[in-house]
Amino acid sequence: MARRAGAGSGRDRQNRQRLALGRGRRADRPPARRADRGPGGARRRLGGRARPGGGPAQGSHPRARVLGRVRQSCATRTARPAPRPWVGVSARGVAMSEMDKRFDPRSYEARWQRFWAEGEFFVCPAPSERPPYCIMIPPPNVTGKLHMGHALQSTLQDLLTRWRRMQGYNALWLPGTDHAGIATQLMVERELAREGTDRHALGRERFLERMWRWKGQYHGNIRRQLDRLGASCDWTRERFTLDEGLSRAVREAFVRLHSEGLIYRGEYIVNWSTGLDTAISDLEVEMRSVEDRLWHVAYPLEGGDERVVVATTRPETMLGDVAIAYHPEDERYRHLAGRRALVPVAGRAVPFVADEVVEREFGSGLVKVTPAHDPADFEIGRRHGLAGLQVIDRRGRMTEAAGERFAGLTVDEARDRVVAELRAAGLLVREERYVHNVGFCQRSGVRVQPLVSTQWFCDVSGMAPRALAALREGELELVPESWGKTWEHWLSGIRPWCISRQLWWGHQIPAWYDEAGRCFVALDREEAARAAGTAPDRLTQDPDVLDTWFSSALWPFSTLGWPDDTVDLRTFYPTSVLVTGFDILFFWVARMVMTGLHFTGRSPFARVHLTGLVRDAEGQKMSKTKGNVLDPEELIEEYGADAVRFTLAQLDSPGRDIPLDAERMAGYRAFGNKIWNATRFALSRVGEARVASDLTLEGLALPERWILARVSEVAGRVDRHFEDFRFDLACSELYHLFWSDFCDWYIEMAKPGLDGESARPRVGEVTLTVLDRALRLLHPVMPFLTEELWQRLPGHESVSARTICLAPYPGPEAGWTPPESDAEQIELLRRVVAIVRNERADQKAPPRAAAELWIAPGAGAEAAERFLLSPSTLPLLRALCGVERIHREEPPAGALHRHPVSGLVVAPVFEHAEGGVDPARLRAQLVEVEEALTRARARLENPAFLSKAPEAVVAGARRSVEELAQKRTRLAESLAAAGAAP
RNA sequence: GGGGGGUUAGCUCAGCGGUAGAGCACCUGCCUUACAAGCAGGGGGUCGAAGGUUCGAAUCCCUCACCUCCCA
Repeated sequence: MARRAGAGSGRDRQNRQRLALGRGRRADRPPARRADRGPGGARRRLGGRARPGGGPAQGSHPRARVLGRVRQSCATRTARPAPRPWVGVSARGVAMSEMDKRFDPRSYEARWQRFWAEGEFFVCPAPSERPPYCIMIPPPNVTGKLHMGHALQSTLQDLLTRWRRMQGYNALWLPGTDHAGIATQLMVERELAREGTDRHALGRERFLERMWRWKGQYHGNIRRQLDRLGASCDWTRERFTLDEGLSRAVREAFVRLHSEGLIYRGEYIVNWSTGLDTAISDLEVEMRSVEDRLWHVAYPLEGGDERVVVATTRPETMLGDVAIAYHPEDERYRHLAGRRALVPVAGRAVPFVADEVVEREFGSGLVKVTPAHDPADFEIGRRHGLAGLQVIDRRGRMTEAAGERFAGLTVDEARDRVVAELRAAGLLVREERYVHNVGFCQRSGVRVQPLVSTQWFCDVSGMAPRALAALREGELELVPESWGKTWEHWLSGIRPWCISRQLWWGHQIPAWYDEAGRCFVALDREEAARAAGTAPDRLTQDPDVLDTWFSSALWPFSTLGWPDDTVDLRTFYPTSVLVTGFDILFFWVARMVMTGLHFTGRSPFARVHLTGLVRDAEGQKMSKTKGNVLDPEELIEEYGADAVRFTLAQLDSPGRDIPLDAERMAGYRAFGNKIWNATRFALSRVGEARVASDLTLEGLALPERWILARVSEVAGRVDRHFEDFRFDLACSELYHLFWSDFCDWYIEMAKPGLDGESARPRVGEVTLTVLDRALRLLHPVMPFLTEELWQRLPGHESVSARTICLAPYPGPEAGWTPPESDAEQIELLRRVVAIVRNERADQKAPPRAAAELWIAPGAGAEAAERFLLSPSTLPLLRALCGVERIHREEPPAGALHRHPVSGLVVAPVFEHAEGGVDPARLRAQLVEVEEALTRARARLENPAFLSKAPEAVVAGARRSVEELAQKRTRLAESLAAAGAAP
């Protein structure tokens, strides 16, 4: 199984690599390290723009100013000692004050965002020597507000961009917004309604002015929110779906598709939203299970007193019936061919037709045919040449054609009246409860009304196979992979896309009509006029606009200047990665891939990371009506952007939704606090040491070798996890590295070295170097905190001249591979420390009480003994668990509990120990050990295990039996010493 | 009706053939001059159910149950 899984992921990686080579981009390996990582090709001149205020910080951002003042007053209130030597002014003129004991993200986040913007670190040159990396933002609704889903996706996009940028890529994250036709128009219409008017009263032109004004008002929100999140977008390339360039792309695409016969206009049945007063696409219809009634209605036959029964959930559509259909092989009804039925209430005679779509098992096996108001009936009507009869209008009211009694009634009213009349006429055979699926307009929530109308359609059936092939052949990769099946399924059964909308806010369809009603599709009115052979002002443009998704579908290339062959397009297209929610896989991703392949011949992106849905702590979908919506900005305000980012990245695991609990953010804010304090400690203790750029393990002591090896190891793992979009695992690695390895173990071990208690070389240098690397590793996830701290590390300039954003991303360090004995020694040290700490608690010795450690030699344990008794080990044990002396002899009688460790016997004795070990506890442990021993022995007694299991596993089993046996002996001894029977 | 995902410690989730982990929560002791947003220690799980494959299954296969999403 391992082989299979391994082979799978290996193959994926190979595919990617092959692809990368084929295209000369998206290489898996970072490019050769820039020599100095100083200002490279990307670096823009920042000029010696002197900042008289001494800091990029508290610029014009109002919050920054306020916080600045608050902080200042705090500082003056608390009397501080004279600045330490390391306090100074960094290269960038950022005044570095001594670190505040209080960790407060608000004190620096806005400052760094500003610094980055002013430094233009995220502006990408094109062309560039460096390999391109590009992510297009899924453009949020321009007048909307970022929700948690945006925060999640933006975090991941930023994380990837920062990571690749640090690896030396020309990493572009292109920001922008979407005009979001319906959503935005609705908001303005609502505003108009409050003013007692509507768009029709205003007229198209003035209405659009209002729309643009509204857009202008809200546009800054998205920018501000992304800034606060730490987004490293290239704002010089920001795009809006309705701006001139993108509009041109839309017209171009439309005209081309039309000329290829893939866009056409026609009268078809569409999903009509009476709530929005426009047609909507199949995707915008949400199916819901609804309990309705099923009415069985008798239709008398013409000429005679026979009658047939037809079941329907929508009796009001009877008024538009034009036929009754039966299955051609249905023996029950074959004889009806050529006869006619009288539609009750309407009184019209309609023919019988035979059609294969009729389900014989449903109801009586007969269906009424209403081509104007049912998609299936529409098809039947076309097959049998039956003209539809429209009895419901665009507002959801009955038309004149429905008859005088019904005209003007709503659908519901008409239904009631039809049912009443049927009942009165004795034609209602039966009425029953009926649960079925009904389409609702996703946006307005009203029941979709199928209507026949003239709309524009895009035939994507020819593009779909290429999109399918792109995935199959690896040009496109979906992550998690499992979405591939959904992709296949949807694209295999794809239907024409209704692209016209009866709205005003959007790209008006580039089609003009002359006075004779002839249609001319062209890039502009002049061209249309030339084609029509008439004057431009005699043409009328189609009043409808295009589905918003039509322009979104072009986003990956229209934003780069398509249809022109621009430098940007050549540099950044196809893009590298798309990060978006699985919910718009069809709405957007599939359409981008189809249009991308169609117009550029390339998949618009190589990989798509599909995120789950952000839910609340209880796993409920966030919704305004439920009131469980969390606002990213408020969370940033409370916990800091880095904690929000870390939380979201940590929770993003493949194929899962994200239950977001604000408490969790508090936990990751604490993580920030931990890093803050660790850095504060390091800075106060490292003396004159500086970050080393060329550190090797040579001449270093065990703890230093160990932590550097850990950093190197984690760097390798994090890199792989980012590559695989496993942000959750990457975050865990980083969390563990900082908190457990660096803070809990290394810093404690470094203390004696820093204090000169132990003659260890270069401890300060290693501490700073580890911090430098670890902060760089963490930077893509927590950009603000890492910049704030990294800038304070003495010697950081040797790594990157201006900012951590452009410092190289650490990878595994070949020179940081320690001798194999290191791992054993560290393990031994940790076990002894654990024993001493456990005993301290068990024996109720005071936390600070000195401990003496007895180590009894054992056969074959010479190496372990040498290590534990070496002069460099005592300071470590003292720092980690308060051991003051080590004796190389059998433990004294006072040692309550003797522990087997690597062939030695170890026993700590404490000053002022109050209690012995609880015999009950020892007994419980003994039972546990004995059970484990029995299990382990049974395993070894199984000949099949011995012959078939790998050697290493068998050896491991043997070792564990030995250890358990020793443990049992010692426990028994301890019990005896405690005066208790086992 | 078809398909996807899920079911592991109180909660949220990793692990996906070698005998169970993390974070948070909980309990105990500590304000030990980096951090009480902290430190140290501890308790807690027959890995949804039943079969099968295997020396060995939380992990692979089959069946079932429940939860969720998508499509019809």
